Amino acid sequence: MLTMTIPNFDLKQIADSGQCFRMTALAPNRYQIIARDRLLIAEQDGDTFTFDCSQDEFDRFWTNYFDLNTDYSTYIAAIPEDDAFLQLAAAYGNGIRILRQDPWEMLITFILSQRKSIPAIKTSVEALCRLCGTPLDSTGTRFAFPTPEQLSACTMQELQGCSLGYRTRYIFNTAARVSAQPNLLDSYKNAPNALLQDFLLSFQGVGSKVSSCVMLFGYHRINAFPLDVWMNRVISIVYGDAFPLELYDGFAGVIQQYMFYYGRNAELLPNQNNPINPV
DNA sequence: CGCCAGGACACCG
DNA sequence: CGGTGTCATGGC
Repeated sequence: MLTMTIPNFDLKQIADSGQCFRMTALAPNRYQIIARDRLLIAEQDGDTFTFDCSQDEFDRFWTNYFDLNTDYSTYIAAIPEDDAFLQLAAAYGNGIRILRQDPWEMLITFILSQRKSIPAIKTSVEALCRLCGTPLDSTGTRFAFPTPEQLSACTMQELQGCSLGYRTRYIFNTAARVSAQPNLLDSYKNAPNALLQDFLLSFQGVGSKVSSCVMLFGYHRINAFPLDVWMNRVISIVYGDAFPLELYDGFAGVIQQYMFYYGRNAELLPNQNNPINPV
């Protein structure tokens, strides 16, 4: 068991930010997190956290995974004072960090995410993990995300059983291609953004939005700026289809997360200051 | 029950 | 380039 204090870090905000789909609440302020072949239980009380792993395990893996060496307050401070919406959004989601997730998992996950709700995405991802992922414990309930080899060994019928719908062939073909070239995705780790984007767009079922998500969440290109229905809604209603993206060059993806999280979650609250949903 | 979802794609003009 | 119809299916 490990206890520490961390600024700009909130488990619920990250779990509900739509960037990861394998972070589940076991109780309020208590989360199960599965990343690669690791399982972590984390508890939060304000800015104090407890993790069920050793300091060494945390330092070697989770510090980087949670991007804890980055100061997110500087991103928030860069938001103009006269942008009332982003000021609210950043305050509301000031515990969001861009997780450093696995490119392969992000590629498959965001291909299957298209035209699905977040709860439905989670259901499909868990079904894939249960179908062919490596068990993480003896309970038979927790599985790692399938490797390219494991996923490529599945039939179209098995994949279809995970509610992939018309995306089944996209997943099937991507698994076949990546498993045939084990170093393919890693070989783009240091590639320029434009080259990486072109590469991702070469997969069937990957367009501008999915490629942006894979770049942001899988390759940690924090200048990527995914535009989905929620983002388009915010930009249309709040900014009149003219968002000043140039103000956030180099970290637009962080700003994107504040906009998405606030736009998607805060409008459910009775917040009279919410420009998206004025009461 | 009807509607929508962290879209991509083919096709059109 | 920009606009339109189509693609399956779970959640709510």
